[in-house]
Amino acid sequence: MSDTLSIGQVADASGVSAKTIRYYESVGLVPEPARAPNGYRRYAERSVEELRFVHRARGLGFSIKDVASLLALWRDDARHSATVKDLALRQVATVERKIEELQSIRSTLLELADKCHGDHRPDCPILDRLSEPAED
Amino acid sequence: MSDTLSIGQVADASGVSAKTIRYYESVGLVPEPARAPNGYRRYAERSVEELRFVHRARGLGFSIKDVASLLALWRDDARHSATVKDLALRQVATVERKIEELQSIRSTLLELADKCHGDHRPDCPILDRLSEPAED
DNA sequence: GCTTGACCTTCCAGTAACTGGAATGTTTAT
DNA sequence: ATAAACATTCCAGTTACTGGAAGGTCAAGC
Repeated sequence: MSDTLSIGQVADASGVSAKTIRYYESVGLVPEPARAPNGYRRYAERSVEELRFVHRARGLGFSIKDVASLLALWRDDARHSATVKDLALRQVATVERKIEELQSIRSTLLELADKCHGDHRPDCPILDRLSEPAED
Repeated sequence: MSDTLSIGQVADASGVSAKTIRYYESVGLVPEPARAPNGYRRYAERSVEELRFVHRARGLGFSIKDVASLLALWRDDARHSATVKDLALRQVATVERKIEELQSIRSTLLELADKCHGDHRPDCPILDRLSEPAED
């Protein structure tokens, strides 16, 4: 009816749950909205876009702090695209580091599992390897 | 000089910090050790191996709960190596899922960054994409 | 007018796996 | 005697939410 939306409507439209919207508000990621006379939060259409933005960015693994930076850039008409690109590439580097670590873990696990009979017998190179004296 | 070790000695020998050893004790991952008259924890040599085991397993991404299972198997002479192998392969599957997710994030980020000029101008496809209307 | 259900509100607690720090006690060495 | 280097417990903070309790509000149906 009016040009304002309830938290539930914003949640549905943005993909961010009402619970999480309140959380984002509590940590200062999104501004406190106006309140209706009954105390209910009232949002402008703009908030939907904002929260959708936050949702996407979180989905790409950006931390809340990073999202706050991105959001500030998004709002800033005088931003430099270089700043945004830099943030994105840093995130790529972070993600790549995690991927490499996981790949190393994966191959170690596969190596160990390969050597394990995997039957009723108790002897197991996996357990043996985990308790070997340190080599570091 | 006795056959028992202080928490600091166990920490150094196992690679797990004293702080973390106390934490593991508090969550029941490792048993409560005996105490010296002064209240200090006293560990047997065996504890070093145990904590080294925990350290390695954690390093391979196993959760504390999984490590508890592995530790129980390690202690159990009647274990079946199949049980251990199964845990390891499940962990591989978990790790692979994470890797795939991160790779997808990575390629999206690279795609977006590639389209961004990265200069002084404000227009930026990264930000545009993050706020686009939903397609889900 | 009353009830039912779907909203909304706040606040507290829990998740995973630690880590940091405060306040205090003990041991060892100089 | 005193200082460094240990040890103890307990509380709080981290990350990003999620669940639940206790209660207020609102619209619809009877």
